[in-house]
Amino acid sequence: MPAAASSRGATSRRDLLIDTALDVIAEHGVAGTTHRRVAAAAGVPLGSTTYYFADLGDLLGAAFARFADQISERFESRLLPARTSRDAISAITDFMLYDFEDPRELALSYELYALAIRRPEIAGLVEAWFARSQQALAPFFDPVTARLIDTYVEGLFTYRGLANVSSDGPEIRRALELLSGLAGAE
Amino acid sequence: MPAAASSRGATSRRDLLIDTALDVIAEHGVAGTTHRRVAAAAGVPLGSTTYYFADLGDLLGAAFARFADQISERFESRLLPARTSRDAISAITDFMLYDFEDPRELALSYELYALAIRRPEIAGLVEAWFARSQQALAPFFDPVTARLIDTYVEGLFTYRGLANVSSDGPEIRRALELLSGLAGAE
Amino acid sequence: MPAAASSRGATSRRDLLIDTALDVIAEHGVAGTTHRRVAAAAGVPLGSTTYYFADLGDLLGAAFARFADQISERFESRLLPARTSRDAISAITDFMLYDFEDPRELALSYELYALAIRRPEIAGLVEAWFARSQQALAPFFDPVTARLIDTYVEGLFTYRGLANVSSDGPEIRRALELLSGLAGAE
Amino acid sequence: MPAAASSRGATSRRDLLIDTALDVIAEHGVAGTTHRRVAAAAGVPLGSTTYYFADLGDLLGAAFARFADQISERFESRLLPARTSRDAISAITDFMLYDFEDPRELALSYELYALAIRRPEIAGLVEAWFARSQQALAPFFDPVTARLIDTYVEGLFTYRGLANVSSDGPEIRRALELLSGLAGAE
DNA sequence: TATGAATGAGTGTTCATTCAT
DNA sequence: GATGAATGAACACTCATTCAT
Repeated sequence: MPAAASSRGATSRRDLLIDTALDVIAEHGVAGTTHRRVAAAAGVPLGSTTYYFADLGDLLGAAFARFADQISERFESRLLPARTSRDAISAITDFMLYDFEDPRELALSYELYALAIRRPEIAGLVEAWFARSQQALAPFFDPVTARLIDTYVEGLFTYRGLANVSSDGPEIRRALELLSGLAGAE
Repeated sequence: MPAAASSRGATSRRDLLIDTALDVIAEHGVAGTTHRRVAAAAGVPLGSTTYYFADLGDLLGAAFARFADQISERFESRLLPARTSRDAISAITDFMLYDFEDPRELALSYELYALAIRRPEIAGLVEAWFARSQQALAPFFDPVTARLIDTYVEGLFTYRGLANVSSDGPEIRRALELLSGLAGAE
Repeated sequence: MPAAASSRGATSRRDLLIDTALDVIAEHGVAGTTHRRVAAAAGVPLGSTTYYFADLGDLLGAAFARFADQISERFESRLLPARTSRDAISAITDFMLYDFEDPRELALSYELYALAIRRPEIAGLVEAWFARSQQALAPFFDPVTARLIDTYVEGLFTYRGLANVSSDGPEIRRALELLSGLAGAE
Repeated sequence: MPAAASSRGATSRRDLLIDTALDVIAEHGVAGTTHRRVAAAAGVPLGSTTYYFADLGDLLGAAFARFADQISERFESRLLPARTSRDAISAITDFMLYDFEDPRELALSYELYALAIRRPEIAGLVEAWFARSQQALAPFFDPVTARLIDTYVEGLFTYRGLANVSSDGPEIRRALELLSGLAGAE
């Protein structure tokens, strides 16, 4: 029986619920994410949501875990072909320009951060995400520089989404070069 | 006029409600902020909350406006005595180390950001806050550098709160020097 | 505006809810007593039930407290005019025959007893009820005899309700005389 | 046949479920007795509970039937060796002191009584239990005295469990002697 | 001006029961 | 025979908001 898969290709009903939960969180916020809304958006009975997830927190956790995973994978994919620090800077710039500019994902990130403050298990998710970023940068930069870069990237993300100010490719690249000490070598 | 002022010195009942709302948001999140909780925490009748604020969104808006204002003022105060770019960098470093390290304010910031995504009037608040930061940096840095610095500051704030990684004074100062092109002059 | 008072003359809405709760408990048991059923039976909005009582346990507690009070008062009224031990025995016999034979009250008693086992505050209610009975018997019997009598009365109540066996006036009177040592004096 | 017998020696899974149901009723009340709880406590799949019993009422009925049977058997065992009325009084006293003092069984009794009021098939169970007690007393006492005694025993049970008052052996024996007319013969 | 009373909508969650396997 | 999956109905409870006073 072919599953009534979601637009992002969920295969099982549990998967479908997770993907749908992310949609609902992006649209209504964590505060507006209810069993009923997720069930309705997924087109499944209300009972399903509590059948597959012990409680709403569980569903949120599963959803944000998937979200963090998706972003991390994208970041790692960008960096994979890089050989030099300069390659890495290009990869990060492209990541910011093309891989993480969806308003939906901005919304999800801030919901995730806000939730992390009050929920230790969610905080763990974020920590792991950040650690994974550090690891992806490790082949190209020393730890302190990697952290500097990731910090800037994080701030850029916030800035872009909330300050109504956009940085273009050259500006991002220049900032990364400055932080990594590669600015003067051009 | 009964001076039942709050710990942070609210003078009117309206003020008291705003301050208390920030406490409640920090502790329970926007999602957990209800008329009842704010009224109880402030020690005022439930009816007060709807008497002074048209609805809950109004109260949240007023609370976050005050929050953004407080942070901005603190940032500006730090920069006020600065005369040179180096002074400014020291001031920003101190701001990060001493003026913005309360977990309560981390919580409030992310609640604010998350809310801004779905509420235009709240988004305006955040935009204004960021613009005000830019303005405070204007006497010391060109616009692009000011943005770079503020972006890093923003990212640092996130990183510190959520990545379980702390940067010390020298690291922050070094990052700011790199971004402002003052690194080599030491 | 005259209150839509219940058949038993509740004056306030809170009173009405308590009386109605007793009706619902008698008909559906504690297990079948829900906010919805009580609200519907009382003809008040669902929200009222949680407005007047913090939770369902509160409502049950208030209802059973009133019930215990009503029975106690009836018992005391019967004993009030008694002057001698023989008078008291007649009064108790009449109480059993005429004042405590409503199946509704049988139901309420067993629901109360069952609940008392798991809810300390309800257990306190039952204890107080029993103590009040002892006190009412004190002018006529020594403490041990009073307890003997009350024990028999309690058992009689159970027996009558559940064993499908009824004791008539003479049998009840005879039992009480035996227990109080007045049997041979006739 | 896997002998995953319970602590009380259930042999079949059906038996195990009945015994476990009694545990669950004693702990959570009839109201808190659910398929899930019984299945979990018995360590069997949820589906088992509906496989062996048509519905929850069926399970409750089977459980209470077993309970009533167990108590009756204990009562009869105590009376079996008795030859005289005095022997019987000693036996009943011992029954009350040693065979029916478990709070678990107090809980079960009142749950049973409360349920009997609304469920005729459960009421039949209680009636049969009481009739069996009468029959056990028949060799020693005339019917009216037997009922007097059983009534007192029933009341004593309630009193002990709920009035926070305990009667010792001599007091129980004395009450039984008074009711059976053997008091003066000492 | 200020507030207690009130309520309808909605929440997370539980659960008896059905049914395909 | 036995059971995991599934679901619709119901539950206790919360709350933003209205309104009479």
